Amino acid sequence: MCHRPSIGPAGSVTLGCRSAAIQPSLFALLVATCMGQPEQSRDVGGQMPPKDTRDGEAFSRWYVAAIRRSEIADYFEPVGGTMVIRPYGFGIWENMQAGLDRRFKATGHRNAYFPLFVPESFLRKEAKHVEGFAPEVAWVTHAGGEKLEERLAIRPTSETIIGHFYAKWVQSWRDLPVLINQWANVVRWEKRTVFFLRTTEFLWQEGHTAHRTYDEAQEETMKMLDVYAEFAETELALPVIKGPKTEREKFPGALMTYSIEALMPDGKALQSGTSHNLGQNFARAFDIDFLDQDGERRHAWTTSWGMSTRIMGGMLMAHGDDQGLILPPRIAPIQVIIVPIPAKSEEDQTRVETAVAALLRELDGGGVRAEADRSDKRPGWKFNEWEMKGVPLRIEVGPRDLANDQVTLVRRESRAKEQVSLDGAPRRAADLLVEIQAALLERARTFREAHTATVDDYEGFQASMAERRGFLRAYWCGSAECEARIKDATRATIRVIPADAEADGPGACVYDGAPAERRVLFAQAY
RNA sequence: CGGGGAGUAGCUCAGCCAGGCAGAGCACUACGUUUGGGACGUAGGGGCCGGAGGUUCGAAUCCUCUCUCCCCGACCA
Repeated sequence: MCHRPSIGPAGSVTLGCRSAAIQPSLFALLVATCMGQPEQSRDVGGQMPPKDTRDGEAFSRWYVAAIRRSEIADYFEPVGGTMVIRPYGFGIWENMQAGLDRRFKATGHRNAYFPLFVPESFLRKEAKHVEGFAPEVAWVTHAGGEKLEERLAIRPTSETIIGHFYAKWVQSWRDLPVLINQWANVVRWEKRTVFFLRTTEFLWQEGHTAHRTYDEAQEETMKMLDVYAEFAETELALPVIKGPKTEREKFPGALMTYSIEALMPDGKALQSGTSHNLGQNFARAFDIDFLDQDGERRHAWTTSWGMSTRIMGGMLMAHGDDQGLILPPRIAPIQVIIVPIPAKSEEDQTRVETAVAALLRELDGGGVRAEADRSDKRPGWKFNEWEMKGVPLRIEVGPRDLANDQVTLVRRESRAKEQVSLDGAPRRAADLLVEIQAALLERARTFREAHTATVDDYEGFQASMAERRGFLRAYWCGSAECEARIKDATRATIRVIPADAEADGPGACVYDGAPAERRVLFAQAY
């Protein structure tokens, strides 16, 4: 439970190249001014628009401003729907990568890297797969000054190219399982994009495994789903609900898709990680077969699972407030920001500087990522700035504090202040980071519970979805038609079929009253 | 891709209706005074008015096309 950071291996990332084709659509602008404070219409540089989660447009303004002003990311307007992740934002991603990578290694996986370009013939080998991705694939049609004989897809995902290699690598049951993960970028040409949540190019990891039996593949699928859920809650303080997807919502080419779903402050659900049991679909398409112990040649069972920069956006949305971002300590690039308060006398000034240096040294020694802001801005400006950037804990070191051998600690998420002895500050800071992490998770959980309702009648369903949105637990008979009609009428889709729904026992479908085995989780989705 | 809105300094915007020197606040640079919740003074720097055509003696302003962003849909591992 130690929150000690371990800066792990940052995944390798290559740049995508764009070719051709379809018109994109796009992205955003405007940072905000001061709204909601008519009295002080004075535009203080860098003030955030309030986080109004009821109005989609206002919420979007907050989100875009929070990301741009905090220097997490910026648009790359020449290519619609693409973005640059700036150092502060990439620092978050690196910490996320480290947390995930550690978990992948602990479950026996190794990293590798596969090519960016996928020949069209590869995509075509699995019918549902190509059908599912066709509209969003970007193609390279020319290279080296010539038209290519076969156009190349910029990978939207790597099942096919990896299947090609697994077919070569797997000969015997002794070669199984194959447990490989890749950190990469992928491109999916989206019609409508949102910072992190849906961008044309994004960063992710995709795990691809091959197994001897269905059971083994299924076990792997569920294991990684659990890893995702645990990661989201432990590292990102983002509570999630996990479960299988319906036929309609599953990955093209998969036997079964499972996902973790988080609830955003505006009441919409965010699919934050997926794990697929691909059955033998890709093994058949790519001839991944092996000679089993009994001398029979059999197709392998494969899985794939991915988590992307999307969940980073979800994490940013979930925790921020009117002041800006609030980063969970475990993934915050800067966990503690020290703000020195200038003193009038040279003697006191030296004392301040000495104390700041000592604090930095001790925090660093204790594994806490700390920085001091020694710029010549005024302290008040720094307080606001670092709060906006979401640094979980601030330590103020000024002459008044030091006169009592104390410093002031301020929590970002509650803004609670406390005086602590100079000697005890590093230890207290470390403890507070753990508390803040827990408080953020608790707060997000409370929000989710408050926005999860159980409904049995369709009128209630519609009213609830129109007014509060959020998660709705309701019975569903299993028919794709009911699923589609509910979506048409309320925009809500079935996010997952949660495991805990078993407890409610059978009931009647919320739409047509037909017998239903269990409840499912509905929500409008990003 | 359909409907609606918007692109003018790094940011937020005014100017456009009614064509005539490109503006404000914040941010930025220098110096000074300041510094415990976004300081102040003085002096400065910064623009192909998203892009391309057109109309006009003259276009940020009028017309056409196009690109990008935001919202609502459609679509979407």
